[in-house]
Amino acid sequence: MGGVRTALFAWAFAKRHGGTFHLRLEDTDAARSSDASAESILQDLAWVGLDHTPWFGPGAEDDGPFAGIPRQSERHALGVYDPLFEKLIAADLAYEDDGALRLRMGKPVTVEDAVFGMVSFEGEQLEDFVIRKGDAGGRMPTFHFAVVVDDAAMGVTHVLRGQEHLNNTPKHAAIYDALAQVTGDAQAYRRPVWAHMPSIMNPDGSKMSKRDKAKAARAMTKEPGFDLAEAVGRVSASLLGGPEPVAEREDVLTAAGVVGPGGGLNAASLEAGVEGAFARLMDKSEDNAVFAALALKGVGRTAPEIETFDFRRSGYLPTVLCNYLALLGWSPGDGEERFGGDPLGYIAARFDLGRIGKANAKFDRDKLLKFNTESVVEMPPEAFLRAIRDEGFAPEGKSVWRRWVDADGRDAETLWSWLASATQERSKTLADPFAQAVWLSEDDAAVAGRVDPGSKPIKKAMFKGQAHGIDVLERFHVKLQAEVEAGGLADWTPEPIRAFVEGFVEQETFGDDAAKLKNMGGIAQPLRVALTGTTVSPPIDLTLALSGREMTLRRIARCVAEMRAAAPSGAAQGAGSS
RNA sequence: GGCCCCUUCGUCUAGUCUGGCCUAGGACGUCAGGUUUUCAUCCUGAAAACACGGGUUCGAAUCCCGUAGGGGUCACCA
Repeated sequence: MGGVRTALFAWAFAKRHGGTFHLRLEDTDAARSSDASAESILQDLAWVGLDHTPWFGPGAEDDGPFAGIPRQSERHALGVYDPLFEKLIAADLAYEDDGALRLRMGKPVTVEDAVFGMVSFEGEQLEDFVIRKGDAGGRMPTFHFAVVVDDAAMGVTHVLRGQEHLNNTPKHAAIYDALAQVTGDAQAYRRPVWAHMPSIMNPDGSKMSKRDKAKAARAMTKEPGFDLAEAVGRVSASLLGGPEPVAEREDVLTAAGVVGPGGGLNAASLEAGVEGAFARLMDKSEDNAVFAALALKGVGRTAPEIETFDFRRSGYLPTVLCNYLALLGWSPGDGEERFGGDPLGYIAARFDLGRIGKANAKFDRDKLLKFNTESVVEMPPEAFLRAIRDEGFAPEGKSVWRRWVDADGRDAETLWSWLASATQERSKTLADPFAQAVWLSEDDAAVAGRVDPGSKPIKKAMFKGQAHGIDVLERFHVKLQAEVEAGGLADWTPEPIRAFVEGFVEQETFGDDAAKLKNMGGIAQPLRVALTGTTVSPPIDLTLALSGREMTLRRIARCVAEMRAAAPSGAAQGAGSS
């Protein structure tokens, strides 16, 4: 999140001032660098909508995913840095030490920061530091050196970065000054404007990081009722039996250390692998966020959203994320918090270094979720429909939902539009519709199995009040069956369904005094229980329409039968009064 | 521990540079009502902060000093 925010601010600053926003691969540590992680960062930036200006100098590729993005390892291979090292040595500004090259420090340095103002560092605190690694590091420049050289080469005038770099700044300033002296080009090596962003923290004040996923998984293993063997079984089963083909997930599984390279996914080796991964999870020095997320998901928990992709998969809108993130450590100063339909444009029109705050900010998920809810509800219905239909937020994968859509030979577009209109106004995220309509993807037994006749909401819906829900439901079943057999409701769509239900409420009477149902709830709640196994679902006409005629009749009949059999003793007395 | 930085409602913040328009405003959350066939939404209202202690000043959230608390950093990582 911190990285996205920094990128957003840098992008916005460049836009505001007619500058350009560049990307660069800082891969001077070969062991920690991979194209895969670089590509995922690129994907994140593309998703939030931050475009960059390509730079085609030395070390940048002409095409491919990294076109116009210089790569420091490549620039090193091209010999970009070596002459500068030589000049520094010749001027005795740097010296070799154990194969590494160190820059001479010792003088106090004062740097100017656009956020923090003038910051001074004592000379004694500034040790000679490595600017070129030894043989083990491939005689690569260190990050500090490459950053300065490349920023100068790319004409970078403003550097926006995380606060953790504030203490690096005197080093970078010293490199600028030394290079200016040694090349005689004070213009090229003029110190840029630095602006350090405050950090983004967890609610508990710790720094928000990928580690939090492993932390959450570890916390789970320490809960009182946690059973390792059971968890291993469930996680393994979910990995093996998930809706996606195994092959598609093998990269992830291998990365998680669940299976070794080339080791297939048979149940036995998988369980051993999962158990081993759990054991490694307990070692805090390992940071296996991927396995942690898989483990949590496998036992039915949700891993905390930490990285950009987590928020994307959870159904957050990129515009909302940008809007919220911009408020962490910055404010537009005009009292606005919601930046309208084009937050990026809004920020780009107003962003200003002077309005960046100095204090760390805690990441408030509630506020983000509220913002997201507002924006999801306000989406044009077609956009919402497209998003849930095409982007695969369905938690079980899309295959289950495809099966539902294809059932009964109904028109898929109509069903998706019903699902969209049934769920949009009560969705907080783009993943929510699937959670709200999960009963559509389940079989009858699963829905029936969820009903606990002894639970409070079920008792209230089925066995309480003037007319007991179970009786109302049974009558409804009879009437609906008759209607269907008489050729009614051939058009199984929300409008006629609604008319039928309203007619039922209007005409039917219950009990000895032939009382009418007080309101829709008298039939709507029992229907919800029958169809969804819960007392919560979209409006009743849409709930029935989505279910389809057959499913509706089938589940009502099953529910009536099972509830009669399982009626709680305390409530059963009144049930026979009709 | 050394050095660097920070400190306004539970949280994000406006206000601080350019002392008085601040009996400190907004948002999220919380609580209490209301609308709604369920849920969610929505509406109304309430509680809630200038870390502490000294100064300067007619006057300080705003300027100065100190204290406390928090964060960062001290790698041939970035």
